[in-house]
Amino acid sequence: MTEYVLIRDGSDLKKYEKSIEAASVVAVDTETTGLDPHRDTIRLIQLAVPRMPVLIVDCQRVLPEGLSTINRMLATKAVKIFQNAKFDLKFLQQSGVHVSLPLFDTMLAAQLLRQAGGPERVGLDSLVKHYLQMDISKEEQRSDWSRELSHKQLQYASLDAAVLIPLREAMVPQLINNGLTEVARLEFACVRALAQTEYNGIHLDLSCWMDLHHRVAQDKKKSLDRIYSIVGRPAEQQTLFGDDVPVGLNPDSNQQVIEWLKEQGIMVENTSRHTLTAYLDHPLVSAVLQYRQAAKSMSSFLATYAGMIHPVTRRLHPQYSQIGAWSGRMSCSKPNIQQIPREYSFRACFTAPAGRKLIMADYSQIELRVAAEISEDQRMMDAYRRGEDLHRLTASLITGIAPDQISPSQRQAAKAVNFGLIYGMGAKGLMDYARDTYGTDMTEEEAALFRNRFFEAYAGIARWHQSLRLSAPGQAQTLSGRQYQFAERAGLSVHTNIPVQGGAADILKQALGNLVDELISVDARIVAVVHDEIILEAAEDQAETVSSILKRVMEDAGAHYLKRVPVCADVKIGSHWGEK
DNA sequence: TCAGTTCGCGCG
DNA sequence: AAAGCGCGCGAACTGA
Repeated sequence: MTEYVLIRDGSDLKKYEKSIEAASVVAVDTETTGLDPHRDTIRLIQLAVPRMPVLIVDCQRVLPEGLSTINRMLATKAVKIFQNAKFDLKFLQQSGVHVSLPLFDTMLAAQLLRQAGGPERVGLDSLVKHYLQMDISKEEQRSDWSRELSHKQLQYASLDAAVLIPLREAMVPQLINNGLTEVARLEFACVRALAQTEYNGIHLDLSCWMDLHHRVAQDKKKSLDRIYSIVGRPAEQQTLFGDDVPVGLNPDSNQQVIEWLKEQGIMVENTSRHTLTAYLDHPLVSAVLQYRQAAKSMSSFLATYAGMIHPVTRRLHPQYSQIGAWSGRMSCSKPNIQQIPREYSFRACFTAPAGRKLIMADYSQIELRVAAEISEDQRMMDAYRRGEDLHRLTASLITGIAPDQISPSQRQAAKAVNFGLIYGMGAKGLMDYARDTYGTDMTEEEAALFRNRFFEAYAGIARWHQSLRLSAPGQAQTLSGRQYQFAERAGLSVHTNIPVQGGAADILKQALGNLVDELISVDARIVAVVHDEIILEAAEDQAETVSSILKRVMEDAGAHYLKRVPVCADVKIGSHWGEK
């Protein structure tokens, strides 16, 4: 059984300060009364170092008196080990505890190893079972940490911290063997930024949001009326609440929509926007598409966000999953702030509170720059080095028109060509993609022609695709060594997407990791991260300073990974997200 | 009745 | 053989 010492006051804690500070690794775990750092409180902090009993700090008794001691203990050069550091860091932040780098997160390490063929499950129990052949699963699923502490609880608490030390020792050789030490460093350095971002949340102007809600609700009603005027009025049924709801006819049912279209002489197998766009002239089709857009806006965004505003902070607190995607990108949920419509009316509702400003920065064409770097395509690298507009250049190369004669719509088409063909799209795919994403129409012949000219112009990209097909089947990696294994017969797009999308993610994470320490001396905090974009909220009078810090940190992170191509971040200061 | 799956669509 | 990729989420649908 793990030995522990229960620390009950600040002077008690001080006795152990030297031995913690002398250690080269410190495992940290916390026990909290719940999962919400703005409503629940931290009860215990467990600190484990090799060959010593685990220190269990009773926060109710030791804080705030012992805060400075704990902060000194966690500001050392020792590796601080956590399982799911993001969670603990949010509670530590709430208590005023700061943790310095370096940091090791066993869960993130397990997620990296999983992509390289390691075990699926990344919970502490599973990891300990797999890497240490020990069973530490507890009888009761979750202890109640708001009541009196029992000996048994304290034993579990100390074990959860103590086990992290041998667990890390078992995982490190795995990371080394798989070439994952660099990407692990990257992920570990970035987790503090995510903890802060979740803790900070983002401000949503509710009255602005509800106004929009009202307008879209009317749009939805109008398009629904147009649908009913064509397919017939539904019978109405009184609910318990006295309002009438239509029964029988439901435009949310694709099966019904297919039937209605059949009656109008339109035969389709599905009702996706892609399919229906071909019949836009028909009033039913346009009504259905309009209804869809309004209904999507309502159900996914407008109707649900008000309920997610935190009662204490009055802000939204989206959750980030640091290794959310195969490629190493992050994902986001509850709500997913990464999928807010680009429309001004939506984004303008995300505001800075009075006296503060939003600092919004995004990378310029980061995926294309990563593609240029790793393919070493000479023409692309040259274009970026000279600061040329790559979309314009591509438009010129595939049409033969001089760059300064390229029209906006030609440039738009070239954008689709650039993004699509980098990932190995075929002619048909390119045609559909250009129409769906950029509203650019081209025939399949034109698409095939563009495709051929693209690969003639960018021979480096063609060679890169060729080499991906031949070397390392079933395997891909990014600039940081992040890797992913897949079926050997997987398509070219998997090979290209992982390094390009993942490389861009590496760069963003590098920036986030460096940002935390850069922002310590200013009044600024991270409020959102959207793939290639970082949004900060800063005191109004520091906005300029903060924006130059953000730009520098992002561009330096780019330069860290891209040696042959410059990286550029565009920064804007505004009072809301719509101003970007 | 309810968990799991599919479709469709918002973002980068 | 051909294929852009990566997510989360709501509503409908499916199956037991």
